[in-house]
Amino acid sequence: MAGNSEPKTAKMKDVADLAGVSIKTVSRVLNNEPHVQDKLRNKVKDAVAKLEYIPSQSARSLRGNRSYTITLLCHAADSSYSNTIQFGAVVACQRLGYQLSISLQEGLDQLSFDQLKAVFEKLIHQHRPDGIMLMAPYAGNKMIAFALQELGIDVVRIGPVDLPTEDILVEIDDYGAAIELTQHLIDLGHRRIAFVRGLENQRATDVRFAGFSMAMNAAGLTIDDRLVMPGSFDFSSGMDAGQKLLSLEDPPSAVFASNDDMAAGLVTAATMAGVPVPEGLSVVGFDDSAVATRMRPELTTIHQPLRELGEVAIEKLIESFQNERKTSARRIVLDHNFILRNTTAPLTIS
Amino acid sequence: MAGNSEPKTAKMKDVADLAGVSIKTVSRVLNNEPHVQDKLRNKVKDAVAKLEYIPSQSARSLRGNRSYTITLLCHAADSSYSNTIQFGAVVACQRLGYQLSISLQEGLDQLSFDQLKAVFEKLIHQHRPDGIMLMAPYAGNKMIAFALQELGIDVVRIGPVDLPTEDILVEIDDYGAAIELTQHLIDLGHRRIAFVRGLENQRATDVRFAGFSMAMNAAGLTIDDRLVMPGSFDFSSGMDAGQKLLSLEDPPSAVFASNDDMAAGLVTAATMAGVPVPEGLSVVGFDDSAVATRMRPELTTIHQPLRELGEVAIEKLIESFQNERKTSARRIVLDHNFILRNTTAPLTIS
DNA sequence: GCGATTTTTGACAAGGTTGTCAATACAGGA
DNA sequence: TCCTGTATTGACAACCTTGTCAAAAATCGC
Repeated sequence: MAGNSEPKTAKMKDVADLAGVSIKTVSRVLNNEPHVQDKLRNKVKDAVAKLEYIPSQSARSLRGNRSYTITLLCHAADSSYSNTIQFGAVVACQRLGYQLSISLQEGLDQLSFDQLKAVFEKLIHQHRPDGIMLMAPYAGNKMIAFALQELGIDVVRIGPVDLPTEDILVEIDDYGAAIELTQHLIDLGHRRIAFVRGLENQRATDVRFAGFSMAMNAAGLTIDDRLVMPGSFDFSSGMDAGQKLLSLEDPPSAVFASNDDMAAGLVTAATMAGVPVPEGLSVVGFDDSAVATRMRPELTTIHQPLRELGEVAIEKLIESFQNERKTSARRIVLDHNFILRNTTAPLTIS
Repeated sequence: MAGNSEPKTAKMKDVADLAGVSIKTVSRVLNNEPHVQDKLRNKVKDAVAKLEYIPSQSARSLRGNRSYTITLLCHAADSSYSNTIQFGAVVACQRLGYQLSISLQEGLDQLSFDQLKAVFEKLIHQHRPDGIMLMAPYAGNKMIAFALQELGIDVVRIGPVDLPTEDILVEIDDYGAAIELTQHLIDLGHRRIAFVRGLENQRATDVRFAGFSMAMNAAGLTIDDRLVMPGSFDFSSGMDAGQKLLSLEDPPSAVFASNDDMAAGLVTAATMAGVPVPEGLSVVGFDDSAVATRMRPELTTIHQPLRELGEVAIEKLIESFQNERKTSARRIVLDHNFILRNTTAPLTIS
């Protein structure tokens, strides 16, 4: 502590003095308010830059009744999917001068509506976030949606969600992507194609299956119910599905797994059963998460711009409570990409 | 918004009125300060409970110059290691009434000391965190340590760190764990054992290698320099190391990879080269991260209590700035476990 | 050119808490 | 009993912004 040269962080008053204006004018410039001449505006901006002035969040928060904080509701599971989205959210928050605060909530699915409301009421009262961001597995939960709506807080959701609330939604075209993947398998000559579903309370599960069905029907192929397996979006459920599918009398030649982790499980199960991938079984996943390029062979899948989804979600959320009018689009769809790797191959007649 | 029954959150003044004391006395009770009669103290506590009073964080933060926020300095990489620690940190923060705020910093390694100081100065000035938590790859960085020390903020670090600062350290016995793993391979009869190092600026790399060396020497074995490979703690560097090791004239029969991701890369490389694991090559990892049980065969490794490391780190950090005296231990070592799975087998004489 | 209107600017208060310091209550010693 | 010293309590300022409102400046209409 000795010999400290007193950098003494600048306050708004210092900026005002340097720019030769009043404190209030500085405040106006910083908050992009109208009613400031360009000349003064520039003077203030220069002074801010020169002094490296940064507003005090606590003072702003106290006076303005806003916290400049967004709470991300997280599930306990450590998934690459969630983490990448969170990464994007942090980046956007930093860029826009907000803080991202993580709230970990387990077992929200088991609570009653009133219990849910109580949980959120406490959370909101304590941290007073300006908004809340939801992703799987909470993004599509209707009770959570309604509870938050009653509490009157701004919400953004990521993923395919179909809710009668006014929340902002950010997603990719899951339906179209599922059609692409299915068509890819069909184009390779596959006819008996299995499908591994995800968690049943998530809309992604239904939408991806709907795309799969659509493509199959369009190609004049029927879906064998015995080839539609349950799953839970994790590695081991993919393994289970794989073992069951491969022990069928008439096993499929290709499998559509609703996400990459399950696809990895499927490939592992096939390899262990002595079925070579892709020669004996083609597999596609969904997400393009880290595992897709770490497994062998590498996985053919749909790339979701997860980081971008997180960024856009935060941007739209902040935009929504900065513009009073709420005119901007409430539903944003980002582009996805079909990624061809090595788990898919033409059907070989055996 | 219509018909709102005005829940009107209670302020400190309301509590004071209800308890029949001054505002300042309420403040004292809430902050566990001395100089309040037990009788009054209880009255205040009752009033707080009755009104469900929760202090305004922004006002506290503004006046008290504390934010009740801890900033976790994160690297961009999406690793299971970091995420699990973060998970524990969030849990502890929630329990203790703090907020965990994520700050994402890339390329901190390339900055000069002054640039680093500027980055942290801005970060601290903006969010005013009460403390900062560091983990790999920043935990062991000396410049970061000194920069933060000069700024006078409390810091907790996770992982093997050897720094001349007064920061709190939370870790496992990396050295001992490395000895255990090595001894396991030696006990299986292996003599030519390779080692894949991690990033060179992280102390874990040196400490784990030191444990390896110690165990090898103690067993009277020499370390072949050509079997010590560089690595960067990621999957592909493990693959690279594996390919190089297996193409040697006299390849090793076992490999100690400094973490699980590299071990997974090694196993993949071996499998692709037609070398069966563990029959043709034994592999051990370090961390027991998610990949350890998703690969085949499953990985023999050291289990680090990552979630607990995160929790304890936060607890100790908060404890440190609540107790002025700073008497509690500054270095905490948690238990690890040796996990025997299927990537290791007795040496077979070929 | 002058009053009316609109735009720009600034003085001041307020937001809810904690630090400072003075005031009060209380205990102990002469 | 009175005085001294300590423990307890409270009044008030301060923290740094933003909202309110009035003053000042600029623009407009005739």
